[in-house]
Amino acid sequence: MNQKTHSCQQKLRISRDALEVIQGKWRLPIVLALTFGNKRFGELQRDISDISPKMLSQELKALEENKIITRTLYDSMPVVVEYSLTPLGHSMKKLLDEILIWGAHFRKEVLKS
Amino acid sequence: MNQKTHSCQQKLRISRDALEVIQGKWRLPIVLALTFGNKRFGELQRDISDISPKMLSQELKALEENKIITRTLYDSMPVVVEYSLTPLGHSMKKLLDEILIWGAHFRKEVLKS
DNA sequence: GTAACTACTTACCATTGGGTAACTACTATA
DNA sequence: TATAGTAGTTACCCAATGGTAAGTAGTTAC
Repeated sequence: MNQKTHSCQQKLRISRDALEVIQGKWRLPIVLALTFGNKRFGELQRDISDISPKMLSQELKALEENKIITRTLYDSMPVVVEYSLTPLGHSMKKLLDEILIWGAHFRKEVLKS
Repeated sequence: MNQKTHSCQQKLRISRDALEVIQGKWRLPIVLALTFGNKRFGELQRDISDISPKMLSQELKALEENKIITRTLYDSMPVVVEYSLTPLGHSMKKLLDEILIWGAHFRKEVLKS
């Protein structure tokens, strides 16, 4: 096995680790929304307009487990919950930027709109 | 709706366009493998070791439809098919790089291995 | 007391994504 | 004649993904 093949294999392994975490219809959109500042459940639901509370709750939990976001409960009246990015979450900004850059490019080239 | 909210909405739309194309367990790995040079069906199958011929065939078709890869048939004996990146495919390199950088970071921080 | 807002949870259902195994069709080689 | 290599296709199945609708629990405003 030569250098190139070895490097290819290694990169494929890393990409699959990353993909497991960012897979799914909603995870990156949620992280993206949180790059605009900390938000509450209802705010996220309004921003990501067609996500259901079930999916939002489920995906927030998964992101929390993967240490990408933090859930903070403020014991005020009424009870308020705030979601924010962890340092690991913030470290996704460049990745998100590149997805947006490529997405805009793709839209222009293929979707033609 | 203020500037910030507007920008957030727009970025969310773009991210979802991009995600539709790169979603799934195999698409990015296939593109990544092809950044190492043009490859044939069997080579891809060997590189991405646990992909089945069904999934490889299916995902190659989807990538071709989205103008990310090109399928070239060489009418030699035996018949040889080569897959390569289009310019749009090549434009994903930065995105892939960032995924690899983040993936390595994530591995270090969370998977601890 | 009732409606509305906070943040969810639960039950149920349909679709899709992906896996396995076998099969096709053609050619070259032993 | 049989085996192996080219590049897939097809049928069948299961589990995960995601959607819908309704319910929960507490507080506040009318």
